[in-house]
Amino acid sequence: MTLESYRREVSSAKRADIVRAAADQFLKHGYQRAAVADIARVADVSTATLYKHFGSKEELFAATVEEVQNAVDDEFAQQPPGATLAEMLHNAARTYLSLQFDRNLNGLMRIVIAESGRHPKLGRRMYLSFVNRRRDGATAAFDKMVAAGWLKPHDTHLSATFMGGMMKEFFVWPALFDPTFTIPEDADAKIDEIIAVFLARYGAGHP
Amino acid sequence: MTLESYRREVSSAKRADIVRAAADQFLKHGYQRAAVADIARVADVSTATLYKHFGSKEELFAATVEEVQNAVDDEFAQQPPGATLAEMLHNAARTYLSLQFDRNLNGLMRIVIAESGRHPKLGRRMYLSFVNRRRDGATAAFDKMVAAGWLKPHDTHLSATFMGGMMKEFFVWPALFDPTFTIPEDADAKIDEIIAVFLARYGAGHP
Amino acid sequence: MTLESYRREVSSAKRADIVRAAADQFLKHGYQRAAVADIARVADVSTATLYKHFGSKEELFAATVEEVQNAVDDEFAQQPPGATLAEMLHNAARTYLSLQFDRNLNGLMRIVIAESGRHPKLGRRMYLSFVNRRRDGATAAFDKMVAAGWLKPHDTHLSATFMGGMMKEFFVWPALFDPTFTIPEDADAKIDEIIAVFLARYGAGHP
Amino acid sequence: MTLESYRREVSSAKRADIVRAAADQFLKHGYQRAAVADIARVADVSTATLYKHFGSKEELFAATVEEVQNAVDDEFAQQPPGATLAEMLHNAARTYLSLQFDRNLNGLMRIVIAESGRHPKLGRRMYLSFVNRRRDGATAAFDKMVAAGWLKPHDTHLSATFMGGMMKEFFVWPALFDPTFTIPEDADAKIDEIIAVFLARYGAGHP
DNA sequence: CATGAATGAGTATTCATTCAT
DNA sequence: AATGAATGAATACTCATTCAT
Repeated sequence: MTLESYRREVSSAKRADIVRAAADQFLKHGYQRAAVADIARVADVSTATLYKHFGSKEELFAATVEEVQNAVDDEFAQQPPGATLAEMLHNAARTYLSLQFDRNLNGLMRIVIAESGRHPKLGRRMYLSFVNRRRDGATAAFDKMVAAGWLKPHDTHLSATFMGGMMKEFFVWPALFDPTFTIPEDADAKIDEIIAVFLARYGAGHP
Repeated sequence: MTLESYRREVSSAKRADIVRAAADQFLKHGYQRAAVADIARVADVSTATLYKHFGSKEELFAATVEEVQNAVDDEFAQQPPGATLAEMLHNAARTYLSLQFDRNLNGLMRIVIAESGRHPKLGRRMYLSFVNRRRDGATAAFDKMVAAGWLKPHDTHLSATFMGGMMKEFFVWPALFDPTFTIPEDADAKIDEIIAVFLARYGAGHP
Repeated sequence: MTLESYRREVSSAKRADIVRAAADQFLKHGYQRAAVADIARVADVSTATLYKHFGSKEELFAATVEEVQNAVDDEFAQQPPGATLAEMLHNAARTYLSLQFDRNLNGLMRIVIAESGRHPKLGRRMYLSFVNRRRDGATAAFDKMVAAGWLKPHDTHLSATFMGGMMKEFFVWPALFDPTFTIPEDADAKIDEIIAVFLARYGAGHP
Repeated sequence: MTLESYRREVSSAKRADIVRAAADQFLKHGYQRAAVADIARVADVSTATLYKHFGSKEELFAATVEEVQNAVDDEFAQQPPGATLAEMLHNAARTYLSLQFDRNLNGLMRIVIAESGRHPKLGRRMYLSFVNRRRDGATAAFDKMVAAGWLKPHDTHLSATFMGGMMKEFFVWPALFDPTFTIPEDADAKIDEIIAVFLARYGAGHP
């Protein structure tokens, strides 16, 4: 038992090392040019061991993406609350930005988009996770705000779509085409602009 | 003279064949996995001839993208007019969709996004062409509508950004992650939804 | 331990095979026309394995040259002694010939000369090894002969240069331009001629 | 007649252009890497025209070498005379140097040596022309000096071989292995050294 | 269970030579 | 006679995956 559990522990530690190394290399070089041998070297593991854990490069890639997805989902769920309505919205937007840039979700998206021809399932899953699930989260949040009387009653799914489109237009599209793109200096101003537009239409008039 | 012009004609015909074949293969397999030899074979040309026309795979790719860009720019400029304001907006949105799907701009974007790490200039150029230039076009159109009294005076650049974000959220993002994604059945309904939202905020009240 | 040492042994055996095959092919076809794939085939090894051992064709070439250099240096150091002065000189000259022809140093020089435009470091290193180092060896030997009273006191570096020039003029130059050139029948006579000239000028008069 | 002769003239002018361009490219890039297309371009001629004049790259190369040989032979025959014996010898040595370096004979030799495996005839011819013929010239000159009483009667063929070996040892061997090698600053001193050695053995004692 | 050496199939690019005009 | 576009064969190098130890 003890031996077995020790082995399992070591094994899962190696697995985590591999996934970390894979994320590192995939983000640095893209799927195609990231060499399995390099990933193994960075993870300090032999290629054979890597293949024991993941049957193929594709599988390793899928696992890597999933890992990031889970981490991102967790982080997104733990948003700091805000005192006022505008503050809450601002905080949510900031969390979004931090995920996209600090956790390099923009980079990951670029790779998944690149490979979505060859990995259709992966692409669809990522879309669900990174676009739909978040929109659903926003919809639910907006519903609460409506119930609380902070927002006018309205089609919250539509307004969530709005918000998502606006945020992406400002902060994600440029990053997809330019990997050196970082959070712009006037990000807060832009976020406030977006929120102003949103509140002008859907706000209940309270501050 | 005749000889020279004959040669130029044949040569430019071959060039066009090559670009067509390149677009085909790049869209099918992505930049990395599209083999130069295959492109040459599809174009019914030897690889050496291909390399006479385009010094490298990168150059060929850039030429392919540029070709599509020019075609798209031309087509976008020739939009059908509309009788009413809503019709005009609807037509513009439809033109946008036709470009993205019928000319496979979504696919091209996917490839450029995939390669923008390795081809930063290409990525930036495409962003300017496909995102900024179109937004500027929309901004100018909205300005005219304001001048005509069809829209309220407002920040047209912002509203154009809005429209772009909304359209992409519905019609481009899903396509980036799923190459089989086609124009949805309810596209017109979605477009109308977007326009309704837009007019509710910026319309001058006329039909 | 055993596994590791086993691997090392196998690996170094393959390395040696590759170098042998490379020497063979380079000598047969020259650097440019020797195909890496052919070298691998002759060594009974895949090209990938070859590239594991040597990062590039250039590196393989440098290693091949170095290998021969080391072997030649060793062999040159173990010259048979001679009873008389003339015999000693004759033996030295014969060792020189044996290296140039039996170990195909003439052929190797031809290739390095051919590539010295593209591999300047290799060319310079080989010149130092195959021309300067040997001349220094001869200079030292002559100094001893002077000290022993067998040769007149004189500028031994100059006389060594002499000897080197004479030997090359007879035995190396023809080989550079004609790969089929072998040790001529009258080599001993020519060597004796050279020694006679040398002794007539620098000999102390003893037999 | 006139038309025909005109054509012949133009044709031979083009031939000369091609040979010039070929010499240029071969010296710059070596035989293998000199591209026929580049030679044609430099000569301002189509490749087809080039192939009309020379059936193959090899043929062109042979013609190029021959051309240089002829030019060198001519130049070597027109040596400036000298007042004293030492001066005559010095002048001859200087002519030798000028050919080797200024006309880039060292570079040409390097290429011929490189290709002598594939072009045995060319190699042998060049050896005859550049080594034997010159040695015969020197032998004849030395014979005259003996007849004039300036040199002791001796085996002039042998002494000519001596001189050739010495000169090459100092000025040609380094250049073969290092293309950037130029005439050294102390060339005159080295030449005088060689001549001193020569005269010490073969001089008749007159200044 | 872990290793890392070995592999074979693949890829972009070059170049001497030919041929329709 | 002259052109230059077209070719096919060749070449160095890479990488996901396996297997003997």
